[in-house]
Amino acid sequence: MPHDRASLAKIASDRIRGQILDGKLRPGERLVEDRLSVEFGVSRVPVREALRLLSVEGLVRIEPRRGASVANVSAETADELVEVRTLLEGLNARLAARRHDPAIVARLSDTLARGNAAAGSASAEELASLNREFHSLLVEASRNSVLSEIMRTLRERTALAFSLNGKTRAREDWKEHSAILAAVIEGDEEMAALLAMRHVQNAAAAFAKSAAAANEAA
Amino acid sequence: MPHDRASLAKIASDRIRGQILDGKLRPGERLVEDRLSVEFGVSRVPVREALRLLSVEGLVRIEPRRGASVANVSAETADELVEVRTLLEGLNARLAARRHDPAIVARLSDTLARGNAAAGSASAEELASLNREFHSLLVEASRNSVLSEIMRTLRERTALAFSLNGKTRAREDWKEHSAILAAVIEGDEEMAALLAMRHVQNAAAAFAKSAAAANEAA
DNA sequence: TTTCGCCAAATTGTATACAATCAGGCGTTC
DNA sequence: GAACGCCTGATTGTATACAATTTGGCGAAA
Repeated sequence: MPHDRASLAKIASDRIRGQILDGKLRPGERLVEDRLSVEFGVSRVPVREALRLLSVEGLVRIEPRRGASVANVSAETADELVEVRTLLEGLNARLAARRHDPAIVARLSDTLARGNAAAGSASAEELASLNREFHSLLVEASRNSVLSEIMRTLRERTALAFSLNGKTRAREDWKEHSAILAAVIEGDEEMAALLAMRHVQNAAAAFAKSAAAANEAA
Repeated sequence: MPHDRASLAKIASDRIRGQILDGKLRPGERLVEDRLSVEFGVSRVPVREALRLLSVEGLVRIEPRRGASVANVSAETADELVEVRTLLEGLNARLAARRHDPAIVARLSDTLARGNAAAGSASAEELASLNREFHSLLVEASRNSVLSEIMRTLRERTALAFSLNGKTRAREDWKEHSAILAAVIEGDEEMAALLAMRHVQNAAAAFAKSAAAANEAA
């Protein structure tokens, strides 16, 4: 029996979170403790703790005596998420520009290059991963751990809300990423904040448009 | 055995949260599961879940294999909290002014009146309670549940960070509350946002000043 | 046929029991 | 006398067992 250092609860929550964000678990799907505990080869207690954690993060909904299910983000909540995220992405970019830490900027540039290269050809999963990486680094760049933690959960929740998203908008995404990073490097706080806020708004608008089109078709 | 409707975990987390915010449990103090389970008359499982929840909220710190303790908010984290909270209180006040829902405004006015009345005489605990009430209602007034939830935890964490606060600044607080509410009632979004942001900044500055004075004295 | 109520299966909520790990004290050695 | 290491008590991490509640279906009555 190898000494796994991470607690089973953390392992379970990471796996469930991953499956939700990858779309393997769909919104509304029930998360039965017993089934999950068998799947992960652990008892129900760590699974329960994992579900409780994800519930606070907003990815899972728990109803008393009814159990857990993948959160179904309503359109209203999605709007609220975008509203708050817009503001916080702005603050984050502003702070990142203020710091413009060379080490993180270098990593951002690297991710940006790979993102640009992938924008045309790569799979949706690959693109999503690079997208996550860029935004994670950008969050790190602000050096505000309180902000980071909040934004991480907000980003996950918006990803879930927009998960039925089909088209990727990859080119525009990475063009905007590039502009944001340029402003961060220059230390142009106002520009960085503005571009970051627009980035969120543009992505939300694109989703709304494609969702409307999908509704039209159906 | 009466049918308590709320889960024991929720009861436990509410009680612990209350004790932390009331200052009965001091930062750094250990939260031993067994002791708490005896105190609440439940088993360790609900207590564990409660501690995990509070950990995500930021009031409790959990170290693997070491256990839980009341979070000790560092000065850096406090600064970060204020930075984020300032922005979000601004957004919240802006939204509240946009809605200016008569029902909530009425409740805010009521609380304001009681706060003003109490500002001179009431106990610190009473004032803290009224303060919480006012801010809770203000958060409700924005009608953005995502924002509400984030702000609730941020407010709790700042309260914990500033808990060793001695002097209350009650008069200024309620003068500022009054101005914010007036702007909300008028639907003056810009003014409401500006005043709410200043309110956070002023409170933080007052704390910093009194903390510095306390250090001086020691 | 429809509706109401009861029953059983499934699932969660809670308690208890056991295993793993950590902190601190005591003795031993240099 | 000091430093190191072992050992023991305390505490957390995990598993299992039991109680309570919900859901859906089946049958009986209108």
